[in-house]
Amino acid sequence: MGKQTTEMLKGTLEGIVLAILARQPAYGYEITARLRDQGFSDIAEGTIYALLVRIEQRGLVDVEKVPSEKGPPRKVYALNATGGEYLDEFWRTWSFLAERIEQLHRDIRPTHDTHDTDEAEGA
Amino acid sequence: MGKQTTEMLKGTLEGIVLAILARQPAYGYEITARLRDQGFSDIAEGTIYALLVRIEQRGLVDVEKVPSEKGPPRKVYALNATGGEYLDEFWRTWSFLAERIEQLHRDIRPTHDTHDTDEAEGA
DNA sequence: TACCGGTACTTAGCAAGACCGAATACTGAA
DNA sequence: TTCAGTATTCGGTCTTGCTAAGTACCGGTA
Repeated sequence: MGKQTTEMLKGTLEGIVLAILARQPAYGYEITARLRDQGFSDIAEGTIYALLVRIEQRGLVDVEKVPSEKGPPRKVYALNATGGEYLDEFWRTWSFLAERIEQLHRDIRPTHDTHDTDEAEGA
Repeated sequence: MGKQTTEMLKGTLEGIVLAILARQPAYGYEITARLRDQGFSDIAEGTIYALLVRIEQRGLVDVEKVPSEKGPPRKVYALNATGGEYLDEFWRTWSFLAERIEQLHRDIRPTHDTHDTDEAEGA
């Protein structure tokens, strides 16, 4: 994908990750891999880690360090109550935006123009 | 709305405006007013004007200056061929993202966890 | 005349979030 | 010893929306 995806992820990626954590706790590397599996083929790893730091600092998740057999310890993130509320608000915001955008998508064909801005057709 | 809306608009507002222009040419003040009517009650005027400058510089729209009876001349923007293609790509990107997010929304309830990351439950 | 409100656009500086690239750290296999 | 895979961190860049202020043009009113 391209630049449009990058920009669109701003504001939605956070909700996506929170939604994943709502299903079950997970750590950064795992989340990145799962996103790639789901088609987000080019989400940068650094992006996810930065996002996790942010949501931790805002108190939306609880963190536990769990030793790994294959490398450095994992930081396992779990959605807490605050995070749950924040996620609910995310869904409300998303629905609001998605509805309006879908409406625009449907309205591709102009009907016949009956809005009430003045019709100054000079020059 | 709050900060979530602001962040979510990044990447989508451009498509929204292009979609409006796809229906019919319009000028900044008018677009702002129309967005407010449609529920985007707190989109800053400056944001729209800045966005219009950007899409003009990228050659997605054609611009015509039209005198107004009530104030300074209007800059009327019309989607051109390049803009049309760009808008198509926007819809593809949007659909991709929206489908995955809706999927997450549906999957709020954990099924039973059958992903293939290793199950190291040590500590 | 002088002022105000509505119309219409511009600009500078800020904040947030995704990107890239590199570094760090731990493990097991070639 | 080196390399690949696992796992996290960090610094700097770019894009984009917001704030806030300013410019400009018009009509109505005191």
